[in-house]
Amino acid sequence: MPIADDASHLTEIEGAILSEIAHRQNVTAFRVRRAFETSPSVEWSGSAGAIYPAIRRLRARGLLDGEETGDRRATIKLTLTPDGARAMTAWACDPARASSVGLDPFRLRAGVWTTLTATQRRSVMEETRKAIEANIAFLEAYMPSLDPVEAARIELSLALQRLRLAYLETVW
Amino acid sequence: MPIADDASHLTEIEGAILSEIAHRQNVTAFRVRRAFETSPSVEWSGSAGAIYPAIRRLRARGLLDGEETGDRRATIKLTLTPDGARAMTAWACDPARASSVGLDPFRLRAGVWTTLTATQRRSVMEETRKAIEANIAFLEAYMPSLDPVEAARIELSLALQRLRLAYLETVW
DNA sequence: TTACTCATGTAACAAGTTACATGATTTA
DNA sequence: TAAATCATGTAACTTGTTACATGAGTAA
Repeated sequence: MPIADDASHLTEIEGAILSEIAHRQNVTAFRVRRAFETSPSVEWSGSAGAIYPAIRRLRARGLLDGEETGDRRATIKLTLTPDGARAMTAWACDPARASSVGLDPFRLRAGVWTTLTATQRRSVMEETRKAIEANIAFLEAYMPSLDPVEAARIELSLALQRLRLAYLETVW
Repeated sequence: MPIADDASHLTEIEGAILSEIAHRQNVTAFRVRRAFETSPSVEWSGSAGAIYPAIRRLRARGLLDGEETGDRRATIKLTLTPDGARAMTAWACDPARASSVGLDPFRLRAGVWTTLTATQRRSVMEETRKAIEANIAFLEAYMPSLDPVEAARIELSLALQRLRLAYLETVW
């Protein structure tokens, strides 16, 4: 997947990490983890085994600057370098990637549902509808407290979930 | 990610492979690759390095049965075992996974766009709009020739792309 | 002082990517 | 007969996952 001749190419998680560090200032790797773990719109686990190696790569490439605060837990505050800011903008402004439909677990399964018996199909669609409605309630409760970055993502998550509900009703 | 105490747990690509084999009959691994490579709604590369190991795993778990046709290219026709059919249905009928919003490259970037200058934002949104419209035209041209499984997925892809266009217009 | 949170990280593993290797069959 | 397609697969690499280890600061 890395495009060999584009030195500034970022993976999705690298782009997301840079954008998280860019719009808060002086964050630690731990804060980035927390943000991913708790965000209802960014579905990475926020696992240390992904975040710390990714940040090490970004620092090695000169896209992130780490400032050691002198405390005894070796806290490192991260900021974007000018190169990092450029790389993040290039990542965010790539229309080919922004327009790709991605991997959608609902879409993948909706295809399979057409091959089930009517009983099975009705059952899974009904249970999925309930799960989506619960998720919508969760997202709506999350909304008020948010910065613009997360708010835009949640708005789109909500729109996606409502689209799925509409699909379930038309196919019913 | 694998749930240790659920022996029938399938990854997304394993579920997709089983569903591809289930709704065509007697397909080869190569055919599955081709289907993934050419499908506009299933965004895996269809790389041999993913498909062949996954099929080996599924055969080892008794979910796929491979019948050697006696030809000299060692062609293997794959079919689902009863266990494989059950595992596929369980995978397709998991409401928790079906209702998750997944990883959406547009949604991730739309958050970042709120932090750009107005000029940058207008530019990326305009270019993304064009790319989405081109993709919609491609998906629509693809539609007529399809089986129900792929048709449902493409319908949802189209709905997603139209949703994104609507979002771009409201945020403009 | 006990428990929770903040903070950094590694180890073992899973599963994807590109690129390559090999050979049979079909079609122009 | 040359090129394209069908067919199986491996190798090296990247990057994600869970689970674990370690220790500092804070609040009950």
